[in-house]
Amino acid sequence: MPKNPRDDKPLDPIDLALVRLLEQDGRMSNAMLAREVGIAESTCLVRVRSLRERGVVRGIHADIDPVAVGRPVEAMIAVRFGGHRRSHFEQFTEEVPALPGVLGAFHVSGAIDYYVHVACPSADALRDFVLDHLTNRPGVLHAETSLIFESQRGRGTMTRPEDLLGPSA
Amino acid sequence: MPKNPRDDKPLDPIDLALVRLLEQDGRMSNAMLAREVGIAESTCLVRVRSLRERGVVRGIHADIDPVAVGRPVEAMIAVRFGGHRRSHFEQFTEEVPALPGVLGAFHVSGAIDYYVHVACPSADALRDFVLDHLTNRPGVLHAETSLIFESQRGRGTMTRPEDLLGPSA
DNA sequence: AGTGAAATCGCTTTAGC
DNA sequence: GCTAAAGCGATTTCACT
Repeated sequence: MPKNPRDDKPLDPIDLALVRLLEQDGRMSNAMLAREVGIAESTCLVRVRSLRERGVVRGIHADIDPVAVGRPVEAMIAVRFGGHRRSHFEQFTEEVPALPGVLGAFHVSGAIDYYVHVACPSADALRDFVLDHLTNRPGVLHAETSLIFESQRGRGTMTRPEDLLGPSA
Repeated sequence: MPKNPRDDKPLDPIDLALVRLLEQDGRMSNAMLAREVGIAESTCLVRVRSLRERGVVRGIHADIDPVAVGRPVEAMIAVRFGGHRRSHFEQFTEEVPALPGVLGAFHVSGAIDYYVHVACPSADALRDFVLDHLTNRPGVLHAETSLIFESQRGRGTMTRPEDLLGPSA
């Protein structure tokens, strides 16, 4: 996907500032971003485009209240696999994140193999989701569902404090 | 926060279409949104503003690649509480989501009380995070860390298939 | 690489219907 | 809620440092 071979050159403090701003408000205009970080708008345009092309910014998405769109029942489902046939797992990781209501999907180490974060229209729909899409799937040993009482996005930043001002120079 | 008493009136198919578009591309312009859903730009502006005011759209945020910003170690941490002193728990749910690197935090039912999704600069930093911010906290009994091999955002939509076209009429 | 200014483009917003 | 139009602000290009 990345076209530029130098995809891995590290982000400078201005890039990180842009990341932080877009994390907080993904609709901030190029002009305002430029003002905030203290560079020209033209430069800012190039930098933001580059951040997207390099995959630093993977996307900009609205955060939707599940309750408002008829999915008041949120759950975290811990899935255990058996056999670990690679093809089963690959199919799983391909299909599950694309199901409606799925907010996140995590392949993890340890006693649990996979977590699915989902929002459903009802408890019945949640049960059906687990049975139809998780339990009833080759390779799945067990799925344990935890209802989510409260779900919070991270409010902090992904940028590291130690990167914010010139570390070495 | 919501100013309008009729905050709860259900979303019509056009609102849901707007939600779906902004889920996919949070930077889509008002003009393009209007075109896509087939309403006037002025109307679209009012609707989108209303979706934000009603809290249907909670925010629009850049999705950042943790690796690119120096946080290559992702983990899901399962926390168990003891005593369940309300004040401890409230402090926890207030502070943890604001810590740097925290992507999500979930208060759940069942054997586990809380899940924290975090991205850290290193395994050492992850250990420190768990010890400093989770284990070493009043009320926390246990924290079990699962490394995340692969993390995926939901690629589907939060809108419900049954809402997309007139359900009753 | 980054800048600043200019020109184009398109968006937001306000009327009136 | 729509149309139309105006005004404004944005993005983008380009010559230059």
